[in-house]
Amino acid sequence: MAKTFFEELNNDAVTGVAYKNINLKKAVISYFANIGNATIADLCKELNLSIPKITNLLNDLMLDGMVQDNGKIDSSGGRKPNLYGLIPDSVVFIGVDVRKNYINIGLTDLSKNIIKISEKLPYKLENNKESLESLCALINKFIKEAPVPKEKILGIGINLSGRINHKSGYSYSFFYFEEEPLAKIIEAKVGIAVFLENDTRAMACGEFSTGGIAKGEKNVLFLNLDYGLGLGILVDGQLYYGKSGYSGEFGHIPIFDNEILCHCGKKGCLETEASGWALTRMFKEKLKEGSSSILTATKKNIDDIQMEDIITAANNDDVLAIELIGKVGANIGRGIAMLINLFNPELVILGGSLSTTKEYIRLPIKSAINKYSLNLVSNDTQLKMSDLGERAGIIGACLLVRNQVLSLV
Amino acid sequence: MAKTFFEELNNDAVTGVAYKNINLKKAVISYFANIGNATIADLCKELNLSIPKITNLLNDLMLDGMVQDNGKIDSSGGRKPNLYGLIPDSVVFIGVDVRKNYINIGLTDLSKNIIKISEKLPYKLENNKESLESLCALINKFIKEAPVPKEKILGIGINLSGRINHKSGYSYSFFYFEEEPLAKIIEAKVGIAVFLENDTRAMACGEFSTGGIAKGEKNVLFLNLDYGLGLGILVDGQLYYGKSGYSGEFGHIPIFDNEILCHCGKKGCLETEASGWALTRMFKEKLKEGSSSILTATKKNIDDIQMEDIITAANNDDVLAIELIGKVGANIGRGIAMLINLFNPELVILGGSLSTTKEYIRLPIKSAINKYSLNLVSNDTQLKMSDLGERAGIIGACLLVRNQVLSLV
DNA sequence: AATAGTTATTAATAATTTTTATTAACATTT
DNA sequence: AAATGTTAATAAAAATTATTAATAACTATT
Repeated sequence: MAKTFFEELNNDAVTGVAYKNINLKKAVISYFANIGNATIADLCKELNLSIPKITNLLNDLMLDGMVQDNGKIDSSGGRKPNLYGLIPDSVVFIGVDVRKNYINIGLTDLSKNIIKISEKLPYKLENNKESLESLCALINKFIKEAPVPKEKILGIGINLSGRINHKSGYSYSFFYFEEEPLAKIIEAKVGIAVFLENDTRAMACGEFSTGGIAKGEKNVLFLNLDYGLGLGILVDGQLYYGKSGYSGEFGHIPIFDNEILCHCGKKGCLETEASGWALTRMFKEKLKEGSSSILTATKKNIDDIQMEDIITAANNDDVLAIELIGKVGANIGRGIAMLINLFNPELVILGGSLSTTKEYIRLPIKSAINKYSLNLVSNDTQLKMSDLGERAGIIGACLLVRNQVLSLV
Repeated sequence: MAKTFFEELNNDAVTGVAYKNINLKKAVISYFANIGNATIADLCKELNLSIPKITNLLNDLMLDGMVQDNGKIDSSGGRKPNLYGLIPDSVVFIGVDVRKNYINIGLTDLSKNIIKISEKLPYKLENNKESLESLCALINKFIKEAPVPKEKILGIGINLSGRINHKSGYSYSFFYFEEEPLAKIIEAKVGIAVFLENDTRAMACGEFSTGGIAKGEKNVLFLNLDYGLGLGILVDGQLYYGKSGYSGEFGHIPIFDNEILCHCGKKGCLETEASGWALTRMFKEKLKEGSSSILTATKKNIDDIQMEDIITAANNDDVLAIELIGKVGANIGRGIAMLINLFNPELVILGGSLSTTKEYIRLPIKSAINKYSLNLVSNDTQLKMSDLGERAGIIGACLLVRNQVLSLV
């Protein structure tokens, strides 16, 4: 049986000129995916190929149903060129963002457009087989209800917190019950290729690729400000993994001289005073000390208060919430100042739940950066709030699958 | 006049197939330079080219005088293949390591072999024109005395501390007197292409490329433990620069809650308690408090004591020196633990003057790493002492010039 | 409106590269 | 020692790609 286009793309038995042509096709698709539509001349310049060669490749890709001719565009004089580009809905991808208390599932096309999205589906992430089963059930339900045929869905990207080996598909923090990698196990249950990724990294990827940042040598840090403190590192526009994919353990750098015990078992971690956990702890302490908040009315039991409640309170002008977010923000900012000194990035993006408090968290972070980092270095760095908010995870997951399946760079 | 091979290599007016051939030649040279000698079959596999094509490229490169046939090698049966490789001394490079109180100059061939080296030439690095003039004079003297004709010297790499833009050739911390970039100014005075680089980065590059680490996706941190604290970051085997080349400002991350004023103008920098400066300061304080050391005999005036003296003392079993190096080492180790959490590197190399105290500094660093970093992450990380010692700078400088001139990756 | 000037595409030709076949050089086995 | 098997290098043929020329489609100018 003849192989499909996508099987062919990742068929490493091919050699010689056929192999090179596959790579050229990938390069063309990458160009379209990352930079956008292009004329034959654009592609010639970019890929250093002749016009007939590019024409052939495009004709092939059009036969494959991946590329279309988008008609003529203006030129600065002379015959108008044809603009070619991907057919956005020729294939689609599913992104699953697994959170502590719910999941988000989305379906995007080739061009990162969201076709269908189901947010905040009730779900409890627990490290047992039932939780895994119900995750698969939710995904299967989503697939069944998706407005596209299953064959068009080329892959599913799943974001999990904790330690993930995105290459092997193993998850070590959750669902590590079997010999087989988790990705394969889920794949068997849903019938579509599955790729796992660490949640913060997926968010970083989504944020980066839609952030209107030109492709190229871009060094960006993404901070996932949630209960914990995640860091996604982009070097030259590529996600940085480190040796085994554990890079970015920002929350557990030893920076404080306190006696607060962190989840990781150590003391003095940044997360103990600069995270959603810290915020919740401080808030409860203050209430117990007698401080007042609009939450005292709604929450009878202080220990029931969640980070989300505090965020909501802050966004409703609760003074205590705002004050403590400022305090936590200052600590986070001190951590970010370190990162800036180390990475000299051009952009730092603040994302995650805490970033929904906007200026309440941004300003203390900004001033801590100014205070603690070298001016010469931090002058280069822009500080931006997340564009995508809650959706960064889904979009990142879809994007990473897309890149995997099409083996884009 | 016909262009020389090296002019041709960086001639971007060339297009089409000639352009591609230049790139293929670069790829072949890169292979030889980074991986070593190879047979035609090896190159075919690596570069995905046919045997005749590789044969042509090699013939060309042999005509250019860059490559030689090293004769036959054993095969696993059948006709023996010819082994091709670079002619090491076909061209050479000069590396200049500018230190505070002296300079090192070296001449290496294509294969990182040192042909001539002049270490610890008396020189005072001061930020004035006289100091620049005498630097150029020393370089010119070295060139004149070099055992190779000047035409064979393809470039000079100069390491300076402080902020360097290696692309533009500007130095902002030293010798920033003119509009023109410093590299061009020196180039005019010595008549050979000059490339500037930050000292720590050059050392990192030298250490990495000779460290017997396979080329590829290698993530390595190099620490320059000197008066200050430098950090060289290698991501996938490539030096990481950050947006404007200021990455790795490790010494000035805000980690301590002390009142010691750092050179950078801030307080609480890592360098204030974890560096050669800190060591010297602590040592003097201890002496003034009445502690004894073998240095008390040789140095009448406590304020005359230099870091080098303390290192020597430690290597001669001076108790106070060893004790303080341990203290400084623990602080450095805490900093490195952070780096490991962030970068998940596979290797951390300790270099610079302080690393010459070997186990005296390595052990406290190692135990601080164990104490402060996440085990899961730091398990991946090897801690190694510098291979090259004082010569890392020279070798790195030569290597970086080589890569520039031959535009290798 | 005709003409010159641009730019894109197609067709034809030339150059280049890969494939395939052949020869060469060796090792191991019978 | 001859035969067989393996790998390398070379040569010739086939396929592919780039270059050039020609044509088409358009703009701006006269």
